[in-house]
Amino acid sequence: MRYWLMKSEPDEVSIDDVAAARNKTVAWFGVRNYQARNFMREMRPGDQAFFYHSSCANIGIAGVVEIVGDAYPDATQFDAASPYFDAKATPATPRWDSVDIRHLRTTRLVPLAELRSHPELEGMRLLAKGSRLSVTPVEPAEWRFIEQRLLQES
DNA sequence: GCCAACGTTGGC
DNA sequence: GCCAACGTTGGC
Repeated sequence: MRYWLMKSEPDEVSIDDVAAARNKTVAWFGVRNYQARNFMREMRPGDQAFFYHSSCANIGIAGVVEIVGDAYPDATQFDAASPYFDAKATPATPRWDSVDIRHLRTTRLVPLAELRSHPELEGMRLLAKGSRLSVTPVEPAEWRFIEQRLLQES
């Protein structure tokens, strides 16, 4: 099983929105970057991800979610009324994928600046200069450090 | 709102 | 296939 970090703008989908889905799952969609899409295609059911709030007042890790299924074509790419519409994508030749997630827990918010302050995390893909990917892999050692050292105090 | 960094497009 | 121009992301 692998670990990931998924960004979301809480104005659109927050960790509370994922939690409110209760036993149900939430579709993660709208990714329009090939590198991020390829990471989504590597995801498998049972993988876990930090749910990260971006482009908002309180930026950082806000919770933990589980991947519940393999990637599948993102329906919004075919919807001309959607901001995520892609004229070059067709159902026969889809370009973009969604993945379903489920809420595991809401944590205290671990700010981006706090992540940056720990030398143990300096290799994190999220923290790389200029990194903008909405989905990035998290190394097991990084995952454990965050889980055990930063999230225990929630 | 600014701007650095990155990805994509398209002319050649 | 190069690369300049443009658009987007996302932290500050």
